[in-house]
Amino acid sequence: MAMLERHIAIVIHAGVQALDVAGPVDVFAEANGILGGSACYRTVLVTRTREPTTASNGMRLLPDLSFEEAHQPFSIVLVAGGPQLPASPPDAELSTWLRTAAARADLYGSICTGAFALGHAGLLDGRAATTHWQVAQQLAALFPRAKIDPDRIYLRDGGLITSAGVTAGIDLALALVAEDHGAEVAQAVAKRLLVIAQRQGGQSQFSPFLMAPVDAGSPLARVQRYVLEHLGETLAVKQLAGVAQTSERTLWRLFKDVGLTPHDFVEGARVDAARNLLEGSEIPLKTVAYDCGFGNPERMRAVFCRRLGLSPAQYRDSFRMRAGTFKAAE
DNA sequence: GCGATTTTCCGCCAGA
DNA sequence: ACTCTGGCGGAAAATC
Repeated sequence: MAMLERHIAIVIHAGVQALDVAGPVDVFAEANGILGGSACYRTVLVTRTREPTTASNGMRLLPDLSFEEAHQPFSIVLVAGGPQLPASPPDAELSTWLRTAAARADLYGSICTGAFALGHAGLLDGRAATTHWQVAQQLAALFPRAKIDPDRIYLRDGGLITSAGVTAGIDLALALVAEDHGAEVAQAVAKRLLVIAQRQGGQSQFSPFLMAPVDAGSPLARVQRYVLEHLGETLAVKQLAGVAQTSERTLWRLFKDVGLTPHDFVEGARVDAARNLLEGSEIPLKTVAYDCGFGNPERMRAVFCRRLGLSPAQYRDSFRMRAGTFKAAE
């Protein structure tokens, strides 16, 4: 198997959406784990001055390189999004850096509203691109020479790859892994991450690698909501069938359509919630295990090892120590 | 860490 | 005829 190295730069800025950064970083890290020696994704965070940057949720991101330092060619350059980006004026320094880096990269692109930075740099002209649906019109108005398609999770046009909101950065990264190593590897990464948008609250858009989008009133959406609101309790299939107002057999079929089993979904939701607590707090493992419905730390450990390949304690450590370390604010 | 028990998964079939 | 639903039961997995 050919060794493939991908040196990836993720551009961050004040008020960046933390998930836009953490999502792709997670995916590439998991892909490295699954592929062992046959692939090496190296991710660095790049920003203007290498000052610690505060994300929109208060999390502090520590960049690896400043624009000045990041002069080596990157194979992939991605601009992360953030709520203020659409309204921000053009940033000459960022635009210059992006044009140079994009010209030397195999691929360049954006996550969510990161597309605005590409637009200001003239990198969307004449290309097809997408962004978060809420700002798609604004993007199209601001950069009339770009062809904006708001209905896509991610969109590839030659060397340009753009993606929509929420989990889209994860989907974009999964798509890149799929291109490099095939859909099966991307599936394996996705399974391990169990990408669930609800992790950040709000939107109900699931990763297409795991689930098709679900409309809010459907039985599946009710089960989804119920599970996320009752994570600390036992969630038996029988009980979930009651919530969905269908039989267990039908509930099972509904999940199957979407590539999961009920138990898979519940377990994934528990792991996801636990990951959030492990990443963002110093809450003891015992409490995390209890709050997320694992009942005891031993069971949580077993599930973590099976799904993520590391224990909760290791997960917490690796998250702290990852390149471009994320540290909880406060 | 192992055997017993419970729960989940899913093919098969029947009724709406 | 075709699709959707739900019960049954046994293999497999999870849990105790």
